[in-house]
Amino acid sequence: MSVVESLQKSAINSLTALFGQAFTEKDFQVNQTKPEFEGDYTIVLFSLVKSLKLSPDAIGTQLGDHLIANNPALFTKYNIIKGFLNLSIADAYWMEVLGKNYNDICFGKHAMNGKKVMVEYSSPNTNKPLHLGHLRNNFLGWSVAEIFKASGYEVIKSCIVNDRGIHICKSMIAWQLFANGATPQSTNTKGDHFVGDYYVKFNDEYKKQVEELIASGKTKDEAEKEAPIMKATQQMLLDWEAGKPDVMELWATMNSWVYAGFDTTYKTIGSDFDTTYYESNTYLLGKKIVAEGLQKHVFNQEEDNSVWIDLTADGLDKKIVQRKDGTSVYITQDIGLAQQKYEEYNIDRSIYVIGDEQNYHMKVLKLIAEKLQLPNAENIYHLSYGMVELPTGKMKSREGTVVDADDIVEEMEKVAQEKTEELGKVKDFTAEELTTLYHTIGLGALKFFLLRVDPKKKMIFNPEESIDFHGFTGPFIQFNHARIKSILRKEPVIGNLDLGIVFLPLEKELIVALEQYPNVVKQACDEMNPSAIAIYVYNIAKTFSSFYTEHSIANAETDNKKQLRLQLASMTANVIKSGMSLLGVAVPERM
RNA sequence: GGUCCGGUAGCUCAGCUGGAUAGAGCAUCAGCCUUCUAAGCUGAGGGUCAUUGGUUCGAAUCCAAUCCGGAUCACCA
Repeated sequence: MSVVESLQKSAINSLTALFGQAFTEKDFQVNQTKPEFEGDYTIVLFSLVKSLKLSPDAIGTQLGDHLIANNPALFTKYNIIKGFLNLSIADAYWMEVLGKNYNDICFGKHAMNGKKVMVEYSSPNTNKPLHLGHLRNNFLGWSVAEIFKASGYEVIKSCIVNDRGIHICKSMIAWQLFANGATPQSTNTKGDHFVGDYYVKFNDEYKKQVEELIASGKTKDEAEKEAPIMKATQQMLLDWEAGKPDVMELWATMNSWVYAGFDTTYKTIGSDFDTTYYESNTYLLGKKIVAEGLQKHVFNQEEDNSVWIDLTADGLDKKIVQRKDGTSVYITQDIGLAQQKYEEYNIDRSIYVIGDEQNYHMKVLKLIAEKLQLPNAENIYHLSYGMVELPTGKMKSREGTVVDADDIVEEMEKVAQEKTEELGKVKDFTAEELTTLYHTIGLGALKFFLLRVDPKKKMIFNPEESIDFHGFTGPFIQFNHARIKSILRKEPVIGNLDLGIVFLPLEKELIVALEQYPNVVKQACDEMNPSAIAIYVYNIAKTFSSFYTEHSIANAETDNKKQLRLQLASMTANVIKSGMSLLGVAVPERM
C-alpha cells in the first residue's frame, strides 16, 4: 500500500471515529506538502467544513491528534496552516520503504489483472519511408504498450500496413517508367527510400505533364485528370484489384523492398509487433459486416445500392460504408478488422494510436462498432496524438521539408558522438561499445524528446536547434544513471541500517518521490500518457543530481549514512532504469 | 458554416479529477571542478495563465460568451 493510501485509510478511520459518520477518500484531498511548509503530505480541510460544521482549524486539530495517537508508526507530528493539515511521516516508515524496495528491480510493476489489450500503432504506407511523425506514433504506441504491461495487462502489439491503393501504384508506375530495372541492391539504396524516390519521381512527372497540358490549352481540372501518368496509375489500381499477374508481381516485389527497409528502421528504433495486418488482406472484410449490419437495420441501402449509416442522431453525419459498385470503403475494412481483432485475440480493450487528423473517423468507427454490438466495442479507444510540426509549419513532402526517420536517428547519433568525444570520459571503450553508446544516447534523446510532451498536443520540432542534451532530456537522465552505477561499482550496498537515522531534506525528497513510482505507472496507464513517466523520471534524476552535489555518498558522515545513501542511490538507479524502459529508452552503465 | 482540439515566461513545455506565493528546460546574467562522472550544481531576472463574465471560502484548472490558431465534415485512405 502506498503512503497516500495508508494516509487516506488512517484519515477515514480517524474521521469516522471522531465524528461518527462514514467517509471516503473522495471527501478530502491529499497533496504532497509544499516545500516551504513542514511536513510530507497534506490533508486539505476545507471540503470537510460543510458536513462537519466546524472550522478547518478545529477539524485539523482533532484529526491531527487522533491520527498521531492511533498511527504512531506512520505519523510523527502535524501543523495546521490556513486550512491545510500538514503531516510528517516517520523517518522509520521511509526507512522501511527504502529497505524493502531499494534492490527490487520490479518495483513499480503491478500484478497481472487478467485483462488483455491490443495496441495498434505505426500503420505505415508502403510507398515511402518513415518520417518524424511516424516516430512519434511508434514511440508512443510502443511505450503505451509497455506501460500497460507494467500495469498488469497482457498486451498484443499490432500493426496495420497500408500496402495497397493508389499511392503504391504511383511508385510502381514511376518505377516502370524510369527505373530501367534498377533495384535497391543494384543502387545500394535502402528499400523504403528506393521506393519513396519513385513516389517523388511520380509527382515530379505528374506536375510536368499537368503543366504541359495546361500550356496546350486545358483547364487545370482537365489537365489533372488527363495527365497520362495519372491515367496509367488509375488503370494499374484496377489491374491490381483484378489480380493481373504482372501488376501483382511488381506490387509484391516493391513492397518486399519496402518491408526490408522498414525492418531495418524498426530494429534501429526498437519497434516490434506481435501481429501484423495487411490492408490487402483486410480490405474485403467489410462485405460480411455490411450484410449483417443491413440485417440488423444498423445500415440502410439506397436505391443506387450504396450502403449508409445515419449518425445524425449522434451529432455526426451520414456516412457511406459501401459504394454503389459494392466495394468497401476505408471505414468498412476498419470495422472488419476491429471484429477480427476481437475474434482472434478475445481482447478486452483495443487501442488505436492514430493522429488527431482522424478523430472524426475514429469516432465514427467506434459508434458503428457499438451499433453493430461488436464485443467490447465500448472499449475501443483512439489514442489521438498531435502532429509534429516544424517552426515553419507542417511538414510537406512536396516541399521537401519532411524530416526522415532514418536521417534524424543518424543525426542524433552523430551529435551523441561529438558530445561524447568532447567530454572524453569513455576513452577506454571499444569501438563496438562506443557505437552502442552513441546509439543509446542519440536515440534516447530523440525518444525522450518526443515522449515528454502530452500526446494529445501537437508539438514543434526545430531541426536547426536540434535536440539538446542538457536539462529536461534523455541524456541528462542517462547521465545520472551512469553516475550512480559508477558509485555502486565501487561501493557495495549492504542493506542493514540503524533505525535511528534522520533524513536530511534532499534525502527525504528523494525517498518521497521514489515511493510514488508505482502510482505514477498506474496513472500513466489510466491516461495512456507516457509523458507522465518522462516528467516523473526527469524529476527523480534532477532531485538526485542536487542530492549528489550536496552530499557525498562514498564519504558520508557515518557508515549508516553511507548505507542509507547507497540504498537511495540504488533505488534511484532502478527507478530511472525501469521508468526509462517504459519509454523505450535504454540507460548506460557508463557515459 | 457544423463538430472537435488547443491558447500558461522571449522559445519549447509542465501544472487542468478546483487548494497555500503558477513551475521546469532552453536562452540571458552571476557564481561553483586538488573531493563519488560539470551531459552537473547554486542563484538572479523574466507571467494580464488569450479576453470578459459566472459558480465557489478558494479558479490557470469548472461553466458561458468572445477573439486567435489548428483539425475535420469525400462513393480518398
